[in-house]
Formats: sequence, structure tokens, C-alpha cells
Amino acid sequence: MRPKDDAKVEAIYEATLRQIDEVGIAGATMARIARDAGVATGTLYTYFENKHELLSKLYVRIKSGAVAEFVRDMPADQPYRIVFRRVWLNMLQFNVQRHLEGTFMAQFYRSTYISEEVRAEGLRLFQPINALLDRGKREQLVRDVDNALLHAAISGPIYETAQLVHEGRLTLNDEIIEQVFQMTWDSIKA
Amino acid sequence: MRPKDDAKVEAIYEATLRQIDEVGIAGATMARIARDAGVATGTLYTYFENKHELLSKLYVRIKSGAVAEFVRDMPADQPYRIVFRRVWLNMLQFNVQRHLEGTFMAQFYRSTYISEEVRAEGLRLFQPINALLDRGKREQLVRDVDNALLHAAISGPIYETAQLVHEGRLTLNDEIIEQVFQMTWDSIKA
Amino acid sequence: MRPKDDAKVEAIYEATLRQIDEVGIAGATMARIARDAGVATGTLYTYFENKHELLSKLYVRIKSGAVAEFVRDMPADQPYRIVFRRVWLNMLQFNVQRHLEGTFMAQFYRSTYISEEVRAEGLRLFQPINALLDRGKREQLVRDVDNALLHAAISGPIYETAQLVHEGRLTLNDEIIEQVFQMTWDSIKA
Amino acid sequence: MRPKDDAKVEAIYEATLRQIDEVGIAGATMARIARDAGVATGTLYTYFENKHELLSKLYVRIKSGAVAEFVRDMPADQPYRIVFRRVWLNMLQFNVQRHLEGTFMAQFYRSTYISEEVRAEGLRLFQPINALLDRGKREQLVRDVDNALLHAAISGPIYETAQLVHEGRLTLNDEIIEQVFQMTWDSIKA
DNA sequence: TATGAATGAGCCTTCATTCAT
DNA sequence: TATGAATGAAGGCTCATTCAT
Repeated sequence: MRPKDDAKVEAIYEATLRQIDEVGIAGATMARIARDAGVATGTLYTYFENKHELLSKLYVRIKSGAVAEFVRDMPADQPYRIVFRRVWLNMLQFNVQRHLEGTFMAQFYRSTYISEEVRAEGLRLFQPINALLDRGKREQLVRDVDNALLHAAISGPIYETAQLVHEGRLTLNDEIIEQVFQMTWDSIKA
Repeated sequence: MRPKDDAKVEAIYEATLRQIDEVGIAGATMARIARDAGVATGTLYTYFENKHELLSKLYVRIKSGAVAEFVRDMPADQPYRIVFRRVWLNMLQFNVQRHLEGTFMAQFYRSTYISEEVRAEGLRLFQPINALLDRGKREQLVRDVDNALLHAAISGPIYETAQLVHEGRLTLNDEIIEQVFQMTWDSIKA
Repeated sequence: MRPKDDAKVEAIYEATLRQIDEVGIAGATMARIARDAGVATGTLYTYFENKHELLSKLYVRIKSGAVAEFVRDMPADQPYRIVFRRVWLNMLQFNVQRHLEGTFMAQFYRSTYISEEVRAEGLRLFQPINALLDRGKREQLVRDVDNALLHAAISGPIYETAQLVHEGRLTLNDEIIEQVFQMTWDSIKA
Repeated sequence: MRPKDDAKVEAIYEATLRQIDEVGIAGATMARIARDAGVATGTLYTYFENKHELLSKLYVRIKSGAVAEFVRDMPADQPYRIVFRRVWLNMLQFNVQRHLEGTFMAQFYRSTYISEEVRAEGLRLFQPINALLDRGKREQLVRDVDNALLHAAISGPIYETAQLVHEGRLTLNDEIIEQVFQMTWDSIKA
């Protein structure tokens, strides 16, 4: 189905995120999402087969947007640490500033809503990050361990840190960001 | 009359965990939990005020059990790295082997079901871990940063690693465990 | 889309009355009401927030309808006794012939379902009757006592009489109606 | 079944009345009644077959107690009006002062809980009142109409008046009582 | 007999989805 | 295509009644 009105899809996506942030994935009913998006409930079904598809598409969309965000302004020709730092900072900022998206991805990824295909698709989107890690290994600046483990070492702390900020238990500033980065870098550096 | 039955509470807790693992926190209906536990729906309400209380009590119970597990066999009089490694290993094993519990805590902590009090109580239970980190800082073996950040650096990778194992994307062995530990240790060590 | 349907509201109101008559206010479940009205249970909630609102609106509606009925064909320019008789007869007939409505009002008024606001609203609707009593007092044809007492003297016997008819212990005819009226008139006349 | 403990039955009856007054006939659950009476839920079933029987027996008990109350201190050898006034006053006082009982009888009589037998039994208990009315007719002091109608003319206003008092819309004093009595007397007198 | 835990049908309400307009 | 009323299967919870102790 080729939606006529991209702006409407956009509004639906945004309403979905807002509602999930407010009332959680289960509390975000189709009626609430529709109202928030300024359309009728039935209209949701013009653009999406059902709630599952709405969430899945939103997930893929956010995930690919996120990865694009991660590699934004990546100074590819700079020394590795500089490049990595840029990407890491993008990841942290994305998770902190766009908490809705980050939280949704985390929630959805572990939810029963996600299907195997969507999960796999999400992984595929991470390719650019893997490429970055591979470069680091080639240059012998990053430990030679499974990318999945490196990823765990990088994302894990970011998720937890963003959560701390969201809970109000931590306020970020340059010094703290530097500390967190240093910890992660020490964690993965060869 | 029949006395309240501890074994029954136990069965309810276990059924709850199983169901949440299978169908998520929202999908785990009181009826499903009851059936799984082998009791009538109404019986759940003999032991718990409502679903919220059931989940909250289960959370606190698991969390305190987890922390107890974390500090189990802790060789308190050994050098710090040895002690920390023991605790870290306990944490990893808990999250990997008792995936139901780990997954529930993560889901519940981020869900709309949790109340502020329960969240605070959960934090309070972490006191022993904070004590361990404090010792590390006193001995100048651990970076002098906020415990919350250290905790993010330690738990984040553990959660992600356990998730990888659960998804079948990673199989743990001594070598990999050693790699992961080394990454975390390098991350937090002074 | 389907517009909200007045006939449906009507059907719901009627089904509610029927069910309350059959099984009482507590026995009249939303499901029964819906079935009787020929709609799905959920449809009730399109028209009414909840059971309380359904009953409250029905109450106000019936009460105002009843009062309108009471003063119907009131020969306002006739001597007081004629006017009063007309109104009294309307009241009796309403309570006898439209037993469902009468019974519902009585039950609801004394139930725990009714709220203070609705009770007050119900009283307000009685204004025309009070006006009639006031005229009687002005013309010194009616005792100068509190309207509430007069009302008790008028309505009380009507309710009881209607109940007798409903139970089959009494059949009304002109002579009996005359007797009952005379008793009430003697009761309130100056 | 011959209950051992009359005091317990008494406590149950009183608790039932209290609960019905507080939360209505439907809200008065067996568990609440039991708790209020200071016994276990199951104990109710030692003394009563089920809720229906509990209510029915309570009804008959109250009704007969009420009638006994009505004819209390009846100066049988006095002039009719004196005697009638005494009985009428007893009725009014019972309905006003023992509102729980009065309200319960009214509620129960019109509820779906009551069976034909109980209703008939209730009527039978009214025999003394009918005797009083019959005497009035013999002495040609009371209109020669069906006792049921006389009863409607007497009880109806009493119920309504008691309700007014209960709602706080009326406070009784000697003057008002006199007014109300006069209205009723004028209503039934020959 | 007394207790209160256990039962499960049933209650009110919600909500993903359908469908008449 | 867009609307939102209509649907009915659950969901959380209650409660009369039963039953093990």
C-alpha cells in the first residue's frame, strides 16, 4: 500500500512515540495514538495493517535514523580515536536527547511484539557501526573480540547512562561525558 | 481452615516469571498466571492485592535475591580484583543463567507498572554493590567517579551480553568470559 | 461513518428499564442491557461513560419526562381543585401505567448509585409541582405546611397504591380512584 | 438447623443491617457482613443456607419486630383516635429512628431477593394493624375502604417523611409531627 | 462448630479491529 | 480515503459459596 499522505504517516509515528513514552507500549492504544496524531482511529488502518505493523515499521525507521545519526559528521579521514569518539558521542546524545526513540527501541526489541525478521533487519542496519569497529581492529587500536561483545561494551553503558539521566539521577556535563567516554574507550581499546 | 501456603506463593511467583518471559508483562494476565501456577484466578487475590502488588513484590524479592547472589562466596579478605571478579562473575551468571529473573527486572524497571517507591527500594537493595565500589575507590584501584556511572559501566555490558546469549548470538566459554571481564575491568580500574 | 444514533440511545434506555424491572438495579448488568437493546456491550460505552452515567442520565430523563407528564393537560385557568385533581391523576396514572419508570426512580433514588448532584437535579425538576402547591396555599385551599410534607402526603400514597396494583392486590376503577383522591385531597386541603 | 449461638445470629443480623445501610443491599457482601459481625465468612453458612435466606429471615424478623413496636403501649381501651394516634406515632418513630430497619424493609420488599412466600408472610404479620383499621371502620370513624388503601394512605406518607428526615431535608418536632398526623387522620377519617 | 483460603463464574470496562457512511 | 461508531473477546477484579483444617 502506497500511502498518499506522508505527513500523516509522520504524524502517526510521532504520536506513537509520544504515547509510548507517556503510557508505555501496552498503554498506547490505537485510539490514543490516532487522537494524538489528529486522525480517526480507522485511518491508522489505512496506513498500517495493524498495531504490530505500525510498531515494526516505526522500529525499523527509528533504528535506521538512529544509525544515520550515529555516523553523522563522522570525520572519516581523522585518526581512529577521533572518529570513534564522534560516533560514540552521537550515540550517547541520541540516547539522551531523543529518549523517546531510544526507549522505544529498547522496549520494542525486548517485547513480544517484535518478529524475527524485524530483529534481523535491525541488526543489518548496524552494519556501519560494525565497519567502524572492523577498522579499529585492522588498525590494532581495538581489541580483537567479537563485534557483538564490543557492541555490548559500548551500548550497554550508553543505555544505562541515558536511563540515569532520564531518571534525574545524573546530569551530564563535559567532564562526566569525558569520564564515561574514557571508560568505554579503555574498555575496548587494544 | 487451610493456612496460607508459602509453596503457593512460590508457584505464583514462578508462573509469573514464566508467563512474562513468554508473553511479556502486559500479556501475562492474571488468568494465565493463575493457570500456570495451578490455582484459581481468585486465589491470586488472596495473596496479592492486585497485579501491581504481585509484580512489585516479585521485583523486590528477585532484586534482593539477585544482590544476595552477587555477593555470594565473596572472598572479602582477598585482593580487590579477586573480590570484584567474583562479584562480577556472579552478576554475569545470574543474568545469563536466570534469564527469566534478569529479563523481568529489566522489563519491570522500565515499565509503567513500577512505582517510585519500588524503584527506590530497588536502588536501596544495591547498597552492598556500592560498598564494594567504594572499597575499590578507597584502595585507589577503581576510578573516582560516581557509583552510578561505574554501575552503568559494569551492568550495561552484562545485560547486553546476557541478551546476546539468550538470542543465541553468543555462547559463553571461559575465554569469552575472560574477555568480557577484562573489558569491564579496564573500564573501571583507576 | 455511522452517526450516533438516537434510536439506539432510546433502545438502551428502554432495555435498562426492562432489565431493572426484571432483575433489579444490581442484576441489570451492562451485558444484559446491551443484549436486550440489541447492541454489543461495548456500544453502551459509546453513549455512556459507565454504568453510573447511564443510570443517572436515565433517571434525570425519566424524572423530567414524568414531571412533564404530571402537568400535562393541566387546566391552569380552572378552579384549584380541578387543576390539582388533573395533576394528581396524571401522577397516579404515570406510576401505575409506567410502572417501569416509577419503580426505577424509586429504586435509584434510594440506591447507592445515585450521586448528590443527581439527587439535587431531581429535586430541581420538581419545581412545577411546588408551584402548584404554592398556588394552593395562596388561595388558602391547601394547608400551610412545608411543600416537602405535602409532597410526602401526595406521593407516598400514590407510590404505595401503584405498588398494590403492580402486585395484583388492587385493581383500579373510577370508584377506587375517587376514593384515593378524596383521601389525599382531605389530607392536604386547608 | 438449630443455631447454637443466638448471640452470634444477633450479631450477624445487626452487621447485615449496618452494611446494607452503608453500602446498599448489593454492596453488602457476605465477607463484609461476616467481618462486621466478627465471625468468619464460612460461619454465616452455618446459620443461614445462603445470602437469600439470611436476608429473608432478617426481613421477617424485622417486620414482626416492627409490628410489635407499632402496637406497643397501645391504650386499647381508649377512644379510637387516641389509640390510632399511638400506633401511628409508633410507626413514624420506628421509621425515623430505626432507619436501617425501615430502609432495609423497603429495599428488600421491592428487590428481586424477596420470594412470594416471604412477601406473603410479611403481609400476614400486619394482621394487628388491619384489626385496628377494622375497629375504626366498625366505629364509623374510618372510611369504609379497602384496608390496603388505608394502609397506603398511612404508610406512604410515613415512609416519605422518614426519608426526608434521613436526607436532612426535614427536622421533626412536635408541631410538625402534629401536622403530619393531622393530614393522615384527615385522610382516613370517615 | 468455626475458620478463612480456594474456587470460578460473572462483573464492568477496554481496545484492536471492522464497517457503514 | 477518512471517519468514528460498532463489535465482542479479553482483562482485572469481586464475591457467593465450598471445603480442608
